[in-house]
Amino acid sequence: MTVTIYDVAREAGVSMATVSRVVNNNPNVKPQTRKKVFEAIERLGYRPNAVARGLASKKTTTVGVVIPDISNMNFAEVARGIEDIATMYHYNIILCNADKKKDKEIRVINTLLEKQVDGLLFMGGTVTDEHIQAFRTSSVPVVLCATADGNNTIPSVDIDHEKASLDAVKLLIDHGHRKIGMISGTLQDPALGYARYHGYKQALENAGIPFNENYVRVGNYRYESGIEAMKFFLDLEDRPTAVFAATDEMAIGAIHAIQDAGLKVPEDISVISVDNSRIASMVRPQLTSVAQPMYDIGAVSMRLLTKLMNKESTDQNKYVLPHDVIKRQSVAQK
Amino acid sequence: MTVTIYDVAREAGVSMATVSRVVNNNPNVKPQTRKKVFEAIERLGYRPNAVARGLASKKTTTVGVVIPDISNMNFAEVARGIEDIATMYHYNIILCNADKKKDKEIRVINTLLEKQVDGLLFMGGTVTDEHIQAFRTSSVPVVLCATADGNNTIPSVDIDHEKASLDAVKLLIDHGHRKIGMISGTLQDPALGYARYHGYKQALENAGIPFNENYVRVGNYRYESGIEAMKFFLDLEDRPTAVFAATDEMAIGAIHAIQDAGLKVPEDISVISVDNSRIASMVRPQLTSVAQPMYDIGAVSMRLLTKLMNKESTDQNKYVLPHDVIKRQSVAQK
DNA sequence: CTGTTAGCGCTTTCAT
DNA sequence: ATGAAAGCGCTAACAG
Repeated sequence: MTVTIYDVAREAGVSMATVSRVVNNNPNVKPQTRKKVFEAIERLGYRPNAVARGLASKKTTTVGVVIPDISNMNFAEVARGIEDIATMYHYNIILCNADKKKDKEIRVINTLLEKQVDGLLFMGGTVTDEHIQAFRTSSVPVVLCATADGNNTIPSVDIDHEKASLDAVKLLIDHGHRKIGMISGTLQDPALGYARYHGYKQALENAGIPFNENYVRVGNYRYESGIEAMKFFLDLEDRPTAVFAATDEMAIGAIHAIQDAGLKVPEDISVISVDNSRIASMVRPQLTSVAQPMYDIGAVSMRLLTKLMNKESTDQNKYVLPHDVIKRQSVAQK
Repeated sequence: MTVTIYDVAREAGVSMATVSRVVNNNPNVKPQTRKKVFEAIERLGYRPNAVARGLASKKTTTVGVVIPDISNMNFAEVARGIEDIATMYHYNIILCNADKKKDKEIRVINTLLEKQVDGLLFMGGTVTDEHIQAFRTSSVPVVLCATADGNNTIPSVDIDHEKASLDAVKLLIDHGHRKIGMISGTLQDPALGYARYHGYKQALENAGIPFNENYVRVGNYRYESGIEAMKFFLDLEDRPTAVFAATDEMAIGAIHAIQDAGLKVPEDISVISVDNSRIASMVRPQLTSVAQPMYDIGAVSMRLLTKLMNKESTDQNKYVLPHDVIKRQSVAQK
């Protein structure tokens, strides 16, 4: 039924070792022989069996990528960076979606390891002890991308989430705002939730602005929750003159809530966020937002992984990539 | 270095066959023996080698999914449908991104086949003869999802793209519009481009409305191209009173172009599109759009694939799932 | 219920 | 430049 290397060998009148050499581009084959073999391969429609190859060579030339949420544009962008570099170094990548569930993440990590990937890229989610445990049992290198573990025991590539939101809030402060609301993500989420919240507090503190509990609302990263949170702020007696949202979507929700209340952005209330996703330019006014280098995070982490897989030395264990605030139209002077 | 089934066998004082049985949940093992084996596994930190297993059993319990563009929300949704069903039937799925490039699609299909996946799901893109050729050489079943080949030789699950856009345009006509512009995708794209364009023409024809070349602009599915196209319409002497866009993003671009020109949606110009992506509710006015059951397309195609992999008979070769027009606020009576 | 024994399709020494 | 042969780690008859 299936054509094996042995069939090709017979067809070409050579040994299977020679066929293997041809398939693997080993130079020690007479051009004529090579030609014969290629013809036989063509005639028989031979397709190498990567599973057998992986078993024999103990290498699969594939790296596993666990992506926490396939429908999140940011992660998709990271994945693109990973892929481009992987292709460059002749690795296949297999993407496994973990659907934002921790147990699925663990399961997927193990599946990937069982599949004998040559390396593992863990994207996004929170890194718990259970994760660390799973990584420890791995005999192949692991790189965290767009996330990091608390103790930095595992190589990682990420941005400084706290600094990113600090910079966002600082821009508001620099525009004269002192009553600044925050629409946060869940504080249980270390990167997007807690770090951004903490950056917000830090920025206030740096400017000597007292923290006001009423100025913080927790959302779920989505548009609707941005609307809800903003409505709350709007109803406040002493409402904020500027709002910082942890994601673009929530920021857009906030903008619409403001507009629905008959107020204007940024004239009445300024809005800023972190993400700089494509939708940031798809609102009126266009959204000022902190850009994170998602593609680069993917690219750098894949490059790091190739070094690790090659047992090359790496200059660092933890890479922090710079972010950038993209000024558009949603922030104005107080 | 690595722990094998043989090590476990020795540790537990049984044969490797028994260990294999335990690992594979074969009932023919005395509970006591099973326990011994599990303990040995635990002690040694044994992890089954899926590659060796795949070679021996000629099954990998994984299906390959080629996704044309990982940053496209629609496909992400299809993937979710695929995954949920795959999990249900105990298949792992590995996602390979083809980056909207045909040659990469072909390459990825071959890689997946070399990796001995038990089945293949091809999502999205155009199906050319070259694809068909690659599928023919496959010894495992293939299902097309969210696309179909011209001759329906390959099992597929899709919606009726032409009918979807026909229904959208019909809604406009039913609201009294007769001057209807279309912002199309590239006409080279059979599903999203040509089919939607054709549906538009068909709807006009059904209503006895003459086709006007000036009322069709080709965009690239993106927001900016929606703006461009709409600006063109706005400059027309006899401009359309309604616009049908092939994607939500272009529709939103159109809405903003209309608003920037000092006109109102839907009072002055109605807008409708196909996609019903999350951003459809993230504009003012909210966008009326035709919903496609992306999740279901994924789920149904995966289910179909499981049947095919099991050599079960299937009632159909081509499944066409129903779409639904979601009425929001961007369409008004002429 | 358990063990023995062939392979699965390929890579990789080691000879020649 | 080529071939022979020994595995890679596991499953799947087949025996018992």
